[in-house]
Amino acid sequence: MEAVPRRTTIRDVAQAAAVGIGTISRVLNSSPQVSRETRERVLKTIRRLGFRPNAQARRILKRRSEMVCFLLSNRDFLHPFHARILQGVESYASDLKQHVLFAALHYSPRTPPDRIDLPPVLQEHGLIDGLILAGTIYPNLLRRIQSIHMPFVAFSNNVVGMGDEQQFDQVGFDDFNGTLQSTRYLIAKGHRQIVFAGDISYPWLRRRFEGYRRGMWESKLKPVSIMARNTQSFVDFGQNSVERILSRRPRPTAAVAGNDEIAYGLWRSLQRHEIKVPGDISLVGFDDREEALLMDPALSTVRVHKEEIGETCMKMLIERLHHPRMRFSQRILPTEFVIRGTVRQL
Amino acid sequence: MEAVPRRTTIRDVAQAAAVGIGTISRVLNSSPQVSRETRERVLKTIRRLGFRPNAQARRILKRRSEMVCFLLSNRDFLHPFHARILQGVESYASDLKQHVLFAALHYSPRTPPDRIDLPPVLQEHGLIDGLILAGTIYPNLLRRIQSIHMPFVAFSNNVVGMGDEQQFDQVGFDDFNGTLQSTRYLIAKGHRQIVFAGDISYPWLRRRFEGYRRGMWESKLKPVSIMARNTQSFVDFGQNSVERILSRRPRPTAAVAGNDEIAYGLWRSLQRHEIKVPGDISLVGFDDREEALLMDPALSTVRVHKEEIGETCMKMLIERLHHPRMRFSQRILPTEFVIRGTVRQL
DNA sequence: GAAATGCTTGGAACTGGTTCCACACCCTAG
DNA sequence: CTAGGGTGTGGAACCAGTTCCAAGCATTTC
Repeated sequence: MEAVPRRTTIRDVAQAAAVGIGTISRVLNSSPQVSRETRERVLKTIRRLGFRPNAQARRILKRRSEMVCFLLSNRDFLHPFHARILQGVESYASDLKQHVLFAALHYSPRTPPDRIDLPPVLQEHGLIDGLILAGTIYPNLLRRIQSIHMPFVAFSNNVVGMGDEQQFDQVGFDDFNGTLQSTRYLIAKGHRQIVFAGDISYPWLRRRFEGYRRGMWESKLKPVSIMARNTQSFVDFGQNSVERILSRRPRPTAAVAGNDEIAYGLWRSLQRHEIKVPGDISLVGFDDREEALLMDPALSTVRVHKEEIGETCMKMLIERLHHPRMRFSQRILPTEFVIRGTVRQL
Repeated sequence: MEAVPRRTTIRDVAQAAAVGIGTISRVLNSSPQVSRETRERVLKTIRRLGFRPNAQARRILKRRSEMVCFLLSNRDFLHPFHARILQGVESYASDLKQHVLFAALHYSPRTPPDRIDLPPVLQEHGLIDGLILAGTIYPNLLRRIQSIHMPFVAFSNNVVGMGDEQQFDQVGFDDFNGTLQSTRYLIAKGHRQIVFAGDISYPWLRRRFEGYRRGMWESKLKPVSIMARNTQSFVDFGQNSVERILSRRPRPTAAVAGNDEIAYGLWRSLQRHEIKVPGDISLVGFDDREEALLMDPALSTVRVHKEEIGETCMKMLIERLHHPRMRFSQRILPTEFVIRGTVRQL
């Protein structure tokens, strides 16, 4: 690359302002140890020379890069859900004058920890202070990150296969209470034949199913899980679940979808069958994604505060950096049921 | 913050391997000036001590941070469209061992350049080598960026109010030919009464309208632009355009939507009116967003290669960094019409 | 056998900040 | 008038790398 011209340094400023380099540094770091006159003279010189301190040099001495990495793993695409988490991270970070690096990673759940090919950000040293893990997270990745002693916080809802171990910081939202709440709502609206549609081999959908089951159990109703086979996507899953739902006797009056995409699939397929939502069947979703507002009428669903998840991850990571020996913590953020147009009073 | 323990440095390695520090540096930078035996001895020592060079220190000397910033401006939310561009940037960057910082910025189009409050990333010096601008970009922001002499590449489709000046590097896609192609397709399918739905006060929708107009003109057909008033969103716009479309005599047999969201709004509202797509009216969109596949049948639309835009931005930025004095360049990437289910042969 | 050449290697000097110690200066107390 | 304390300031030393020059040694050329 072509050489970059030499820039104004702290020594140039010191000479121009006829003070020592230490004084410049003190002014830059707003140390109280500088007299008002000197400070003003230095500030004027800084402005005159258009001096901006070199960020890298400070970082060596501070032993802090003031950067964190948002690592999205095993997602072919940065979905709006994760994009919003990223935005939460960024917004909190920029208030703290911290910077956010974005990186993506693909690995197989079966790759042993030391064989996982980390992205360039993690191969260098001193580049980032910590890591926020999002996307689908398998134990091997966590082990790998731990092995390089990089502080991290994980978005916990998509952690797969970790049992109940609590060997790392995590932030998530409440799958269980989300569906518990929406199921109770349906029951309060007079529904009795309520099914759950979702592939419960995903741990997070499993937790949502458990919330639904608890809600049904509280009112002594029988839980029913609908499981479509051979589906490509969640929308597909919803679509293919409709036949199974309609063939049940007595016919269900409401469905709790594992997420909004499944709900969307259900809605689209019900439309084809000329079954009205919520006239003939009521529907609730989960996540409050874009799809919820695209439906007609708009979907009643469980809202997850995605930006807040991001902010909380960032906050927790900063705390971890301040207190490396602190006990691991876990935050479960509450969800909120939003009433829109897809549930009918029976 | 708690002090970070001192790490292994290049001098520790030099001592352990009984060589000079220069040799370690040469090994790290795979200089050919090192004998095979020495290189192997050093590499072994590096592995034994678990040494990883400090990235910051190198950056001071290299006068390059190997980082670029993806700056999203004036978007309340990182939409999938921009998210995909970001992913393209990241994927190309990580191949080149470059890192990508994510930052967001909000400013009013009327804020004078020197009053725009830049995000922390841009306030520091030497933190990033260059910038990729995405989101809605007004001239004042460009001037501001130019004033701090930060190399940048802009995603040009959402640049507003710059006339035809070409005072910066830009990458975009072909709005004009996209609609030209889709309009021709509709005409080839036998359609004659074709309307365009979109708010042409947005420059990019204006360009799409011009493409449509050219297509109509080629076949000596009369272009008609449908413009809904007082709408909150593009979906809304589409929805509110339906009445206007249906009241035209003769009744249009096809509509070219300014983008997929408008197309979605049209579709949803047509459904309410019990008008079949494509049976009664054909529909084409633009962008190939998520909405296109959520429609039933799936929308025939103009695909934009979002990852490719990101990759091209990154590629162009790297070139700019290598050749600061190079003439500004502009790349317009082609679009692709994808046939799905919303156009009927007349 | 001497001179020239090429390949390795060591380490001082450097990058652009921060930190810390020594010292000058002023004011107050004894 | 001197001792003591606080404040403000200069700059050497430092951080962890890279660069470059000088020098050592082996080999080749005349």
